[in-house]
Amino acid sequence: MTGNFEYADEFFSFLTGKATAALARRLQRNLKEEGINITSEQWSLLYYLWIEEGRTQQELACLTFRDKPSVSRLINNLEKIKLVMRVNDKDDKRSNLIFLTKQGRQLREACMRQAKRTIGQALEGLAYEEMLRAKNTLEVLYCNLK
Amino acid sequence: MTGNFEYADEFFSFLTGKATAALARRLQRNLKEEGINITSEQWSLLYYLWIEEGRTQQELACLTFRDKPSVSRLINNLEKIKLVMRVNDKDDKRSNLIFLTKQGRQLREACMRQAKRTIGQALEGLAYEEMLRAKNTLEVLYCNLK
DNA sequence: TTGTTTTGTTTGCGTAAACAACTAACCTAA
DNA sequence: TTAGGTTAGTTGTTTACGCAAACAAAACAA
Repeated sequence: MTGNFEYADEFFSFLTGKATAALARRLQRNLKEEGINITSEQWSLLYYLWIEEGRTQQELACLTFRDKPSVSRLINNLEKIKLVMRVNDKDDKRSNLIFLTKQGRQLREACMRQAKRTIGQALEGLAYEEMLRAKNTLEVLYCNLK
Repeated sequence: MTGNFEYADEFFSFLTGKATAALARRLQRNLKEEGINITSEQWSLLYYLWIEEGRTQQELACLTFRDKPSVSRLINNLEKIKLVMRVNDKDDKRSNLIFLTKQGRQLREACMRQAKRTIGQALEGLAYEEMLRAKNTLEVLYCNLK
């Protein structure tokens, strides 16, 4: 009973998140090939800013499933490399609105291209439906635990 | 073309690894409830030592999909809390064989119990087959990228 | 044997994560 | 209008990751 752990294999597979990690690494590598040195985490934040700027850190935290400290520090680093900037909200002085710099905006095209390329590499030989199924399963798993 | 990014949703879902992260957090929390303060990463290393001791760091790295420095440091921390110990291999002085301490061995039961519990919580409402499918899809994704 | 490559591990550096504790600004209700 | 709670963000601490470089011990080859 205690020794035999029936789901071990599957559990481990999900727990290690090796697929996720590999995907993130590949994205980062692909970006680097284009001369863009940002992390996959930074990419995920920029992604939502490319859709719409002027979001609060809180909003970005929700969108990317990170906690506030993580977002705060990600933005520190993105500010350091001059891709985004904080603008204090006049209406609510507690919050910062995050805007892209010109450089940040210019990165969009190339980053999207590399994201698509990464997807292409990741999903080779996988039916779209199969991927959707997996995504939904993971969604359930997440909802069970959050 | 560049603006519309058809797979964005799924890409994001895989990229963030939110399911994985939630699973790891829950495992850690469940362990903590039992008074066991180890990280999910430490758990994953111990898991393979509970199956068989005396493995090299290299072996552990392969099994857990980590790089060698990561394993080296995980073991540093596990040594610090006295759950494992390094024993220099007499036959090949380059390698360390990793053994559990008595305390490390004693943790097994409780940790397994909590791992099972965590799985139960994660997979609620999911058919076994559904989970297997997802696992296999992730496997393909991983193989495409590694 | 010596010289070269491979292998197992460690160190350094930068990034990111969680959790807890904190400040500042806002909101509400007595 | 002030006390109490909420919300947005930051800071501190510990853990972990990847990559690159270093190192020593083995294995191999001339």
